Amino acid sequence: MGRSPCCDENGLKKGPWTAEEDQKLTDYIEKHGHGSWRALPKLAGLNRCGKSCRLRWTNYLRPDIKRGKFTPEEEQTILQLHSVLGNKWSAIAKHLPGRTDNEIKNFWNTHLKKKLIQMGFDPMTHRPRTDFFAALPQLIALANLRQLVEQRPWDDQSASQLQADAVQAAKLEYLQCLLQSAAAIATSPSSSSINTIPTDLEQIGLLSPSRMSSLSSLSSPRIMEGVNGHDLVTGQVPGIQIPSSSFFEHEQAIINCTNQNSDYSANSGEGEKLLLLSEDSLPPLADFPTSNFGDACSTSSCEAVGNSTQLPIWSDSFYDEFMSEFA
DNA sequence: AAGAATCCCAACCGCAAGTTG
DNA sequence: GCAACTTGCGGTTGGGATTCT
Repeated sequence: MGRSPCCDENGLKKGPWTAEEDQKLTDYIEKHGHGSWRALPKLAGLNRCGKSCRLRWTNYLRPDIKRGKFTPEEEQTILQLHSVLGNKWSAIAKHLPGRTDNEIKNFWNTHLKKKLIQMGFDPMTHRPRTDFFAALPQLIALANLRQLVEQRPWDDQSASQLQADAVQAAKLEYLQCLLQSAAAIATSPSSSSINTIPTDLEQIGLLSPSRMSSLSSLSSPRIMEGVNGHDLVTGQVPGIQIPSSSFFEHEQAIINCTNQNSDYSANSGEGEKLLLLSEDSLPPLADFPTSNFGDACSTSSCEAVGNSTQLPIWSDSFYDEFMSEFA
């Protein structure tokens, strides 16, 4: 390992545990309890430091440890709790019987974090990332989400409408970014860069005369306040139908759907609800609709959804149109 | 088939909080 | 009140396993 080992100076063993060591530790703790971890290794006949013994016991040998993959319910719980507690792995682990903080931390770092990032969410805030291109997948998936929720047959007309919605939503997201920048600039008395904003807006076609009327209807007092440097909030834009949603709500919808169509239900007990916090008690994770996982889909839950629901594939021409709007 | 790249997780480290004398 | 010790926590790492080229 990269760091100097804490036990080497005492000639204590470190690294992977052998079956024999595991047996010694388990036997001792089952007979005497762990007592003082510092004293335990000598008493148990182990050439390890107490810290190493404690870690081995709590993360691996404890009889109530649950092994195997995380269930969708557990995944859900972790996401929800993490949005509230942050990286408080031990606190999160208390709500997941049989799971250790180390296991949850690893699962977060190797799966959930990547998943959120790929979906355009900030894994720390659980909110959509504000940089425009990072948010593209979720904007595109907005339409898919609507389709999923409404369970409508997919036809060309609705596809076109949703594509148009997604383009419009993307523009608005970009506009909000610009306005946020403007708000930040406006609060800085030394800056004159705000003059560049109208140019940007014109470039994306949102300040042309024909669009100004729609912009004014879209621009709620909240946004305009933001321009004036007060209380600019990232959120929904009135005037366009963007369903209020969150990562959690979307995940829940997917899991509910999945449970009806797959063998996931076998993993959850009858009426079992691992979530210990009510949804109402939690702050919103995001105010912006989320993706359908799409390419970011890396878990079996996503695969199940993909198998059960035929979602539209965005045509190349859609992307061309979309990108040309900002060229 | 073999080497490279990537994933995954057990285990380590240092720090901070809690406990004890 | 304080220093020494213990425990718990979160971040990080090494290396085996798996996947890709």
